[in-house]
Amino acid sequence: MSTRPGGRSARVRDAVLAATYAELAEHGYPALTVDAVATRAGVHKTTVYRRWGSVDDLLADALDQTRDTPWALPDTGTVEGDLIAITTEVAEAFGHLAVPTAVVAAAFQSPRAAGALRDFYAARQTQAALVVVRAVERGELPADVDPVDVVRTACAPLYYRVFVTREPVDVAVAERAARAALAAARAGVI
Amino acid sequence: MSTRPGGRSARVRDAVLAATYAELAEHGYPALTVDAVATRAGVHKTTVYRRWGSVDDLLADALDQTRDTPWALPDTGTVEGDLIAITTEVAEAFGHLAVPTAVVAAAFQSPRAAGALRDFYAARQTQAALVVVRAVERGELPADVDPVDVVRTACAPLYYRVFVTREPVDVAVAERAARAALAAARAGVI
DNA sequence: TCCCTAATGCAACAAAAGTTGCGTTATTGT
DNA sequence: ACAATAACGCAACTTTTGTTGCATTAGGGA
Repeated sequence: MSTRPGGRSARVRDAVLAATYAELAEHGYPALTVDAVATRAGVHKTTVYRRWGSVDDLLADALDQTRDTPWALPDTGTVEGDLIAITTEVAEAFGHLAVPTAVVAAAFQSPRAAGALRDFYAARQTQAALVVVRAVERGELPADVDPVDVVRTACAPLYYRVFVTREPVDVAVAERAARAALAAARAGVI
Repeated sequence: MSTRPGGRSARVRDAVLAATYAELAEHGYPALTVDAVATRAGVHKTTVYRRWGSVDDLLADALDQTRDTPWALPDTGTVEGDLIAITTEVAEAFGHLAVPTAVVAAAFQSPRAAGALRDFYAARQTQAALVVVRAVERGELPADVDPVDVVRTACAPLYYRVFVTREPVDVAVAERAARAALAAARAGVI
């Protein structure tokens, strides 16, 4: 018997990850401490330190968990509609949650979190690229486009604004970013 | 006599900010401590705590300093050349320095650093947008483009790769990003 | 059901981060 | 030149963060 994943261990993990999200939403990433998460989860801090090691590894685990949850790919009938749906969803995620920013911040501090972030976006990008693949099949876009790069180009300005230049994002920005990526794809430079 | 900016104070500030960059380049942001910076600068840690408060405020001050240093705007004769020059410069900055990532990371933790980051990129974007303004004057691009947004669209994919999806960046990526932004501008969607 | 032990709780400890009071140095206005 | 005082150095202290040894609880196979 090397490991023991059922019963209490699973309950503790769920409680701790839920407490992590809750603390994050209430106080933000800078105030996220192992002690606060442990107390909120009704668990001793040594447990968290032993199983995760730090708040950043904690966030990495939380991200792994959400990565494996299903995600609904839009299917509006046109690439433009699909891409706008994706970028709008991204933009709205930043309006409501402090979670995505926290995960990116954690990735700067912990290799574990950085790996989780990379895996997460690799999975999401591959899924989202399907809307471009479908567009090529419908003849909306040239066959030699790079589907992942179209998605990347569409989403990048939103993240750039939020994380780098600290400019606001809204639906208008999301639509413009999607249309810009589409124009580049149609011009054959992506 | 309220403040005393000359002589020793200025020397201490320069020494501490230089030590901050040096520590950053050697050990990276996660290992950046007030104590290490102070020792390296030949200054006591209380001095740093009293004048700056934290490593993040320290980085903010360092960023303010570099923001005010002049920056050479490319002028190759075409928008495409200018934009590629800009994105390539950005891409190369990530290859050599750990500094830009550290500043972004600091902005997550300190409002002071976030403000400095915003001001820094606002200044740089306004400058860089001049290459687009010149292109409009030359008739290379339609008159109703948003110059800042062209620059933003060109640079965004690089930052997105480095910070969010953790994908590598090179000259090829930089050129593609610049050409994609240009295609969007020519199509009139930016 | 019973035993083995992985996983947790607890308390005491160690280390790092940040603060405070006070004496000393050196800039700046007169 | 010289006094006034902003800024710094130093040491002791407080707080926060992370660790370790040991007792206790509970999962899972026999």
